[in-house]
Amino acid sequence: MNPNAAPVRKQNKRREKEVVILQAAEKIFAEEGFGGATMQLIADAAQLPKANVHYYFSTKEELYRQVVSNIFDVWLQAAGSFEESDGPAEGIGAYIDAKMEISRTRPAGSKVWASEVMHGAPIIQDYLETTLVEWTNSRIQAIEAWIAAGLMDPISPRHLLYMIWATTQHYADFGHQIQTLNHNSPLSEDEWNRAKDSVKTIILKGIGVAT
Amino acid sequence: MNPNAAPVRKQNKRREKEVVILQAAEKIFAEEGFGGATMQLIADAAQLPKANVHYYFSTKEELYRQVVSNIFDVWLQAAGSFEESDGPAEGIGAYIDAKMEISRTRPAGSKVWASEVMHGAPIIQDYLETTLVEWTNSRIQAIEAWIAAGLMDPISPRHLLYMIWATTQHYADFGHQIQTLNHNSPLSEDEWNRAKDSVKTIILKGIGVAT
DNA sequence: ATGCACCCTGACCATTCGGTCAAGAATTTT
DNA sequence: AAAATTCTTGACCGAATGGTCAGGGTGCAT
Repeated sequence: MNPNAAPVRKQNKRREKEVVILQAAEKIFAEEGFGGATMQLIADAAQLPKANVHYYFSTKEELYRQVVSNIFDVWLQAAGSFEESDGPAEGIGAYIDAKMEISRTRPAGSKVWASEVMHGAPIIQDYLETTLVEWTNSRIQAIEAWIAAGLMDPISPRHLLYMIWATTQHYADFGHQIQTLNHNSPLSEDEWNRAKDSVKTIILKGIGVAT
Repeated sequence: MNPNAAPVRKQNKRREKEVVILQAAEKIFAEEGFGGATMQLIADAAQLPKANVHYYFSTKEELYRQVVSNIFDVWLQAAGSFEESDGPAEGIGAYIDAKMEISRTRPAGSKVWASEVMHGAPIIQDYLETTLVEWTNSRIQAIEAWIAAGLMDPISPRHLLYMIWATTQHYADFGHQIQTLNHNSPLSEDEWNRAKDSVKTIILKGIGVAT
């Protein structure tokens, strides 16, 4: 009996190994691109034989699909604080903070996402057309409400969102360039805070929100 | 005699063919990434046999290097209007316009550049460390002078530049995502102007420049 | 203890890729 | 005109890649 429930220990072990492979794959896909990444490189990064990786993820595309899907979830959840906030100062400020934090902690994921979209989103086009469109329209409505309430300037909510996405993700996707321009050293804790403050200050003032 | 001067007709023909290959390569590298692009795809796009492409560019890396180098030049020249302007309203406004125009007319080039930097700039790292560092420091000085003259807020010039780069290039690099969010159709002339205006309005107001 | 389902991996395969080459065509120089 | 240089291209090659598979190992239920 109980034919459906697999042993708990085994299930955990399987999941743990999948996570190890997914993390290695995210790193390699970010560094090499989809075409440049090889299953051997991913297997080496995960410290497993290549055939073992293929046991958990049958094809390179299947593995890539799951990496991209994971990042998309993180991306969407970054705006949890958006709607439930009182006004633009708190809502947009927190959203910028959240997205900057993702750039700092998950730069590889951000690069994989950027690469996927840059190449025409061959894998996650359906998500863009459904989830992302809904998500965006919902945020645009929130911003329009703030504008109608006189809490901020009547700017284009859509282009404001693009600016926030672009600027925050730039710190991950172009992290190498930023590091080169920072005496070849990664941003320190203070420098990250300076970046966050700069982005928030300019954008919030730019849309007429007092801080 | 005249052993050094090659025939003009032949030289022109060679240059023309190189340009055809470079344009095809820029498109394919943008669509497929360096690893995903194949010499056969590039040759097909240029409507030439693969061996003929190898006659003009001995290796894939050499071809890629020239594509990236071309884009870097465009990138730098976009700021010609920066220093010779009277103040931030004109200088930064014109710079944003120029960069938005590049995103509109050379999206493939922008993507190749983004891809190169995202993967650690393996080919043009030396340019980043020399030309780009000098270029950036020079612009930072100009902005600091404007701040000292009280023409704009005392924001971080460095992060302002990052924001301009990120936002303007976003319209090329993430053009597919923007198109998906625009009812699956490319931005019209009016929509491009709306985008330009939005970016300039928010950034210029954000740094305390009256327009 | 024994059967069973899941896990592991070295060896292997077909395909594709970047790059070469030789032989001929076209164009310029003498 | 004929020699010399440059251009063109089909055929080919070694290396690398994604994916397969057989055979053995491991841990759980009965």
